Order: sequence, then structure tokens, then C-alpha cells
Amino acid sequence: MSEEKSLNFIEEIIENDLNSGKHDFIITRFPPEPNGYLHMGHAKSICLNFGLTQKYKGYTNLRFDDTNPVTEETEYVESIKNDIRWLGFDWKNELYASDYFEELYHFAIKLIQKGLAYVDDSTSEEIARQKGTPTQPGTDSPYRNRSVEENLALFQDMRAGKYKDGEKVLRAKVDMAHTNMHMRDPIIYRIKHAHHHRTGDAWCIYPMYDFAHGQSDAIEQVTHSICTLEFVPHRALYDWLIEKLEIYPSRQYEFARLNMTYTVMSKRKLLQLVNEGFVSGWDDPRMPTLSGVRRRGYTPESIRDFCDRIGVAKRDNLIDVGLLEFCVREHLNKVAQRRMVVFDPVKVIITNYPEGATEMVETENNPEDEGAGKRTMPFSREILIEQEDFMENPPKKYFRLAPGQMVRLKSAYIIKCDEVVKDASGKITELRCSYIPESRSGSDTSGINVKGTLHWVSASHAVPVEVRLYDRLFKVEDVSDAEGDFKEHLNPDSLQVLPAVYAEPSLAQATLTDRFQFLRKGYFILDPDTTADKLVFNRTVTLRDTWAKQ
RNA sequence: UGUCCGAUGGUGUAACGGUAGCACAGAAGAUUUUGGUUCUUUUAGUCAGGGUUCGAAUCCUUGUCGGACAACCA
Repeated sequence: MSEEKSLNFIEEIIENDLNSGKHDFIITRFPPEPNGYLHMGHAKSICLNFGLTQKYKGYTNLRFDDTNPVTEETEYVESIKNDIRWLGFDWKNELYASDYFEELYHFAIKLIQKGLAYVDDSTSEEIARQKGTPTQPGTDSPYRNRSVEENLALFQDMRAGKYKDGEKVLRAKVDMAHTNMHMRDPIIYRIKHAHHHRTGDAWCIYPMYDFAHGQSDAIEQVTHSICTLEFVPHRALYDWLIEKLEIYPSRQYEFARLNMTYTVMSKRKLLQLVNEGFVSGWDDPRMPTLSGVRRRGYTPESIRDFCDRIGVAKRDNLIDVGLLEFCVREHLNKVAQRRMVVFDPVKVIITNYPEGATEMVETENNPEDEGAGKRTMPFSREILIEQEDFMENPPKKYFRLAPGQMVRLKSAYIIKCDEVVKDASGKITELRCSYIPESRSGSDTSGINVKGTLHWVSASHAVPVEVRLYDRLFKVEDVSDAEGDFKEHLNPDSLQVLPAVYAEPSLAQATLTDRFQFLRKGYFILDPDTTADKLVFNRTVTLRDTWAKQ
């Protein structure tokens, strides 16, 4: 069955290029700067770039845009590679803009020789002033008309380390009156006496983004250089440099970056959350970083599905985080092992069940997956159920436990509530119930039908575990649109820790890679904070709940 | 005030001059030993005006609204 999916605008461009014979195959690249951790926005770009070359003949390079030595570190390189692999993609070549420093230097020489670049002694303030404003043309630098020979000598001296940081820059000679600010003689090289994470102290001049990115694309013969919308104004310069340098004509295409409700997606803001202690780190499960969502329990499959569903276009968007959660649930529903865990217990005494007896009841690990098999769990006279599963004065459509009302304990027996025991303050201390012996799950001859089925654990067999429940990081849907500092909109209740809840015994064997659904509670994954004597579970996402809404 | 990009249900995204479709969210119902899953059904949309055309979401034009652009960041 070929259910043809419509193409996004980039796929259309590629199909046209392939059909017209412009290209026989395509090359894309994912170009992170190694100065931070990857987030969901990067996931969109990764899925796009790698997805394209899986769909069409070609390959994708991983290229680190490491042209600014003061912000970049090897630590980030490793985490970025790890995140991409985790997402399920593999690159053809691992490349670095810094590999091209020598070649880039010669591109600059060529530009100088063509009279299209000059060394400028102006200060950064002077250069900013020369740029003019979007509505007013700029003015020429007094150094704009230096001779080719002088520029060549000066630029060589820059490389040789004869000048201090900021003393001189190399500028492309384009047009100081251009309506596009980026064309007003952009700086293409600056002096930075700094240690580079890969080239060490070999260089003290470093190319700017605009003189590295397109050139690296050209060197790698990238056919489709895909980036986000904020680079649209750079494209004119990208093309100008390719033309003047007479290098491989890579083409840049821009798409709208991902924004999601109730979170922020900019490296700057995420950094603030980490540095100012609003979250525990880059991998805090509330963070939209890949390390965060991984720890939260989101699966790579669900993230890829999400990226597929949100599409690729050029209009600004704000994606409902609910869509991501839908994708996560959809995948986890198929793979998560079911377990029973009681968060906020009330004791149930089954008065007609023999004291001291224990029997094992069998229950399926995953009703969605026959192959997941079954397990057993102990049933006894004293059971724990959720407090919220009992109501003394229930509303009409409440079909959990209530005085005189019957429910099934999942995979065990039907019980009936006979008596509510309270302490002096009126707090319910236990529920005295009777069970129907013929209603045993799997061999029920009672003929009784109940509406409600509850999860439960045997009080004496339950193991204590910690669960961490997460809610949206921010209180407002559109954080970037909200008044004031974005941190004022942080949700104070985004993390709720329950230090000791009651888990069925089999959960003691949980490992970091297991995915669980705690019945009626949501999907959970073990957190790395787990120790030998304390299991810690993160709630990945709740189950859909059509009852709670009423 | 300039240049550029954009505008389709609540949110995303299709329709490439010829029936405005899909997903999420919402609503109703069926099934269910998870108020989960699954399955039905359903609500809701072309920014505004003018023009071209037999026919416009699509082309032209004017306007409105949103976004980007003045780092020795990427």
C-alpha cells in the first residue's frame, strides 16, 4: 500500500534537483557548534537532514562549526555525538570547520588579491557606527581602500600574531549602502589569542561564521545546506562568497525552527535555567534537551515520529507539547511493561481471607504485546489501594470503591467494601472488605460484573521506591510571548517527589533500560540517581485521563 | 522609517488554477479485568479589500498582522 505523503518544500526542491539532473545524489550536513547541549530544536534539524539522505540517494556529514575557540569544548563534542546516535542516526563523515582553517586562510588571501577584502584597524564601536542602521546606509571605513599588497602584508601579520585581540579585522568589501545589513562589509576574520579545543595555539585568527560555514559546505560539496530562518539574511553573503571565491555552489535553504508550548528552546535561556539553579542540570528531566528528555524516558522512536508529524515549513510555529506526549504514549503503550504501584495508600483488610496466607496471582506484562509474557505477584489479606480509589460518598458515575460497592482488584479478586474504619480525627485508616472467592481472575465463576478495576499491592510484600513526577516547566503556553523575564513564568510545581511509594515486588529487578507503565499512573523509567538501596523512577508522561477532566 | 520572510480549524501541516484533506487537541458513543488501548461518529479553517479567470487558499495588487536583520556569536 503506497500511501503517498505530500512533500515538504525542501523535499520538493530536492526532487526537482534530482529530476532535472542538477544532482545525481545529495549531501546534507548537521552543523552544531560544540558549545552546549542539543535540544529538541536540534532533533528537528537532525531528523530533517539525516531523514532526507535516507529518503534520497546521498549522505549526511556531522560537521562541528568550531570557529569560536572561547566558547567551545571537547566535552560538548562527545555529548553531541552521543545524542545523535541515541536518536538513531549515523553520519558519513565527522568533520570540523577547524580542519579547514588553512584552506579558509587561503580563501581569504584570494579575496584580498581580488580586491574584495581589506584589513580594518577600526574599533568594534567604530565598525558598528560605520554599519549604519536598517533604514540608513553605512559609511566607508577609512581603511577600506588599502592596497592589495598592504592588505596581504597586514593579514599575514595578523596570522603571525603581531597584533592583539581586537586591533584589526579582515572585512569583505561588499557594499556599505546595501539594504541587507549583512552585506555592509562584514567582518570575516578576527584576532583571538585563545586556545582552540582542536587546533590548540596554532592560530590566533579565526574566521567568522559567514566565512566558514558556506566555505565548509563548498569544501564538502554539500548540495543542500539547510538551516533555520534567522539565517535568511546571511544567504546573500553566502552566495556572494561562493561566487567570488569560485568554489562549489552549495545552496542554502531555511526552515522555521521548532518552538514548543510551556518550554524554552534557546541555548541562552536553557543555560540560565542551569546556571541559576532552576533545574538540576542540562539533563534535568524537565529540560527540552535531548539528555533531559532521554532521562525523562522519552524514546528516540517517539521523537523521530514527532519530528515527522510537525512537518517542515517557513512560517513561525508553536507546537503543542501535547503532540510530543501523544507520540511518547503511543510508542510506550506498545513496549512498556505493566506494573502495579500505589502512590498514596489506604489499607484494605480482606476480612474473609485467611490470615497469614499468600497466594500468587498471574498478570500480563503487556496486553499490547503477547510476547511480553506474564509475571506473578503476591496477594494476601492486607492490600494497599490508592486513597483516591475510594470515596465514602461517591458521585453517580464513580465506579471505584465505595461503601457497599464492588470492584475488581486487577488480576485478582472482586472485593466489596463492608466497613470504613476511621481514627479519632475522622481520617480513614482502613477499609474492611470481603472478597468473592469464585471471582479469581482467569477462573471467575461468580458471574459478577463490576465497572471498576483497581491496581493494588500486597501490604507486606510491597517494596518502597521513590517516584519523581514532572509537570510543565513553565506556567504559560507561549513563554517567549509572555511579559517580563521568562523565568518569572516558571512553574513552581514542575517537580513533585514522592520519596516512598509502594511497588509490587518484581520492580526491585528494574534496570535503567526498562520501560514501565505503572497501571493507571503513567509511564516510568528508572533514574540514574538510583542506588542499591533506593530505586528512583521518573514519570515520563501520564496516561491519557478522560475521567479526571470531568 | 528600510530590506527580507511569512499568514489555511484551537495547534501543526497538505491541497502546485478545478470537491479545502490529515494529525493532535475537543465532543459523543461502542469495546475493555488499566476511566489506558482499540473502534465508530463528530465540532471547527483559507487575514482583509480590489483585480485576472468559466473557476482563486493558490496568480496580480493594496492593506493589515506576525517574525527576522544594525555581535570581532553561531
